[in-house]
Amino acid sequence: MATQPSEGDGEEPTDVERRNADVCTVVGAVEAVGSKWKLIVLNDLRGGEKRFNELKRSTGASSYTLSRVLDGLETEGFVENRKELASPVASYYSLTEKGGDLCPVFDALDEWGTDWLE
Amino acid sequence: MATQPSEGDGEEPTDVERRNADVCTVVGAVEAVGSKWKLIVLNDLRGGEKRFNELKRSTGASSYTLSRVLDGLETEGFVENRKELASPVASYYSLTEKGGDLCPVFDALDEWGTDWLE
DNA sequence: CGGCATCCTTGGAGATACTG
DNA sequence: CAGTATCTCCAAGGATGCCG
Repeated sequence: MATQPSEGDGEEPTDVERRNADVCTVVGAVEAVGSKWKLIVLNDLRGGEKRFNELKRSTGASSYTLSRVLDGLETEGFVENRKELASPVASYYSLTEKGGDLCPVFDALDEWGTDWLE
Repeated sequence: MATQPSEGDGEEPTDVERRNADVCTVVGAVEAVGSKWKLIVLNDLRGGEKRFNELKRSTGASSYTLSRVLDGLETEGFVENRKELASPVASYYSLTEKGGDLCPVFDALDEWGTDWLE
């Protein structure tokens, strides 16, 4: 999408528009999941379904934070929730397809981390 | 709270250590570069050397923010800075090897974004 | 041009306590 | 067990101004 000066407008599209046209996907992705906790939780769910307190323990997030992060991830379609209303309620979280498709990102991060973090 | 009556040695490593041992690389990577601006700036530098105000325009960060982000990235070894002390000072930023090795991450993000963000 | 210093607002996130 | 409700604290980050 070249920003062709199509109409007589003659107006350079300016920063914002250029940015949007320019770098949408990565920046979009970063803004969608570019928060520490979201990434950590998503990565943690690659192992498969987990329940709330499991996630809490393995990620180290507080109930409060975890709850909100999961909430966000769910409404954004990254994870889905399955509840078992048995005796003591049990709710399980897992990646949706959209969330699972982030795996390559985590693989890349993992590989990078292996090279540079130890 | 759980100062476990440890038998012998404090072998229970406590949450923090468990976490570190568990998920080091990805979480480490996320904690190293897992901030919105760092990711955006790094991604922006994939195109090659850029100067301060260029980055400012293309990323949309304020001088203040950009300055601090670049500062961090530089001391952490992700980018390097080259200054030309000519007339009006010009300083160029580019990825180091460490930073460049993050490209696969951005490629993955880009691909993901292409699939899910449009 | 590059980039600190300063002020100020916001929200991210921990600790704690409470409910279904 | 799985959350929600507060309260609080601090860092992130925008706006603005100044200066080499």
